[in-house]
This record gives sequence, C-alpha cells and structure tokens, in this order.
Amino acid sequence: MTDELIGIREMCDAFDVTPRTLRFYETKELLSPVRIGQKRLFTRRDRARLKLILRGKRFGFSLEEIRQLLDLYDPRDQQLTQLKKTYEIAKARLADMVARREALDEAIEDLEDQLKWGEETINSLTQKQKSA
Amino acid sequence: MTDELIGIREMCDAFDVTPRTLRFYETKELLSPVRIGQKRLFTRRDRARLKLILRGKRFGFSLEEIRQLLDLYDPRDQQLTQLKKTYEIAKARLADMVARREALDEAIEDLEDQLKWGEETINSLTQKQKSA
DNA sequence: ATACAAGTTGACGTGCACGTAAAGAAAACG
DNA sequence: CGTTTTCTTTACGTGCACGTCAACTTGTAT
Repeated sequence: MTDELIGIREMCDAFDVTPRTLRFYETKELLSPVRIGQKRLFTRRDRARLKLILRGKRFGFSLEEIRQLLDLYDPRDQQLTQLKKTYEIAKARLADMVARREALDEAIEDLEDQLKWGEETINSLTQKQKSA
Repeated sequence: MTDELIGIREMCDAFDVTPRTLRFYETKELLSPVRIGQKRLFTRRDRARLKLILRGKRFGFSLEEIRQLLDLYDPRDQQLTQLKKTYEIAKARLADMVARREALDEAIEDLEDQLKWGEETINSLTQKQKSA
C-alpha cells in the first residue's frame, strides 16, 4: 500500500488551505494525520477525507454534518448499531441534497431569466443614451 | 396594487424566522419595511426578497452576496453603470451555481453508491449475527 | 385607568470557522 | 557551530449571523 505520507506544507498546497485549517480539522476529528515526533504526516485517507470535507463545505454543510458523513464513507471498525445510525444520517443527508439540487435548478432558471431581462434593460438604456 | 402590508409577527410565521432576523436583515439593507409610527410593515416586495434571501442562504451564499443579487432582481432606479456592474456580478454568481450543481450531482452519485454499500454491509453483518 | 401583550431600540453574548501573534522545538543550510 | 526555515502548541482575536436580555413606547382588553 503506497501510502505516500505528505507533510503539512504539501497538503496545504495540494488543497489550497492553510496549516491552521488542517490543525483545526484535526481537533474536530475530521483528519487524523500520523505523528513523526512532533510533526504531522497526512495519509491517503486524510487526503480523501479532506477532499470530501471541502466538497461538503461548498454545499454549505457544517463541519459537524460533514464529520457524520465521513463516518459513512470510512466505516473502519464500526459496530452494527453505529453503522445503522450512520446509514440513517446519510439517507437523510442524501434527501437533503436531492432537495437542494431541485431548489438549485429552480434558482438557476430564475437567475437566467433575470439575466436576460437585465441584458435587455441595459441595451435599451444604452440606446437611450446614444440617441440623447 | 393590493400590497397587503403585514406585521412582523405574520412575516415571521410565514417564513419561519425570528423578529431579530428580520430586523437584522433590515440593518443590512436586505429588507426595507415601511414604518407606521414605530412599527414595521412588510410589503409584497419584502416578501419576495425574503424568499430569495432564504433561498440564497440554503446555497451557502453570504448575506452580502445575496444583497448584491437582490439588486438584480429588483433594479428600481438603478444607473446604467450600476446595472452593468450588477449584471456582471450575477453572471459570475450564475456560473458559480452551475458549477455547484455539477459538483452536487457528483456528490449525490457518490453518496448513493456509498449508501448501497452500507446497506449491503448492514445486511451481511445482520446475517452473521443471526447465525452466531 | 390599568394591566398586558406586542413591538421597538440598544447593547452585549454566542457558535462557527478559522486568522494571527507569541514562544519554543527541530531539521536544514552554510 | 550559529542561523534560518519549518513546524509546533497555546491563546487570544475576528467576521458573520444571529440570540438574548434590558428598558421603553404603543396599542388592546378589561
């Protein structure tokens, strides 16, 4: 397993985040880099999780919501009871995301209409200015 | 124009927000209810704007971003220069939303796959328990 | 007239997601 | 060896979006 551990600097560069952010996520138990002495080394698992974290953030999920989802993607040594709970949470989150997509579609349509209207308005105002 | 002015209480009930929120939005110039003496009366325009505000929030936009968008939906007496600026902002926001939808589609797919996997895992674990 | 509900303006408090500055350890370089 | 860079912990600061009092006016019911 070519786990290719990377330092905090490379991790930051790869995902465009600050060291502070990575340490903060660690305290929130979103990441768990290994320690070589004092320093952090991020694993393949950390990279996969960070990718999911940043994605979740783009959708407006809180870090706590994201943490719960990560447990589904990465069930490690979960108990059946806990797995079921995680499963339910994920199902709810999925429903949430599907609803969000519908709303997003609607919002995009509205904004497109509005942009069209704005364009026409700009054109007509520009005409007026020319003829003045 | 049946503008049907409503009080803060009805407004709160209709949109499931607190009075504090409405007052806060007013200070941020997202809403501009008329004043009868001391009290606020919310117009049809306020209701339309609040709907857009709440929608924007669901997508993770900041109130400031939302405020800029509202100006497009409600151009009132804008100058041509300002309208153009608003138009550009809205175009950028639209691009953002379209990108977000793509990412959301991807995330939904991933989560669906993961849910499937989780379901199978739960079933197999449940089998093990039964046979134990 | 008075009690009470509903609304108002400050002003301070809160949770989240980090930013930032201070002080020290540890590896890398000349 | 000393110096510079990189990383560390600790801790206080910040912006956003409100929540939560306190103190006050205003309309409504009894």
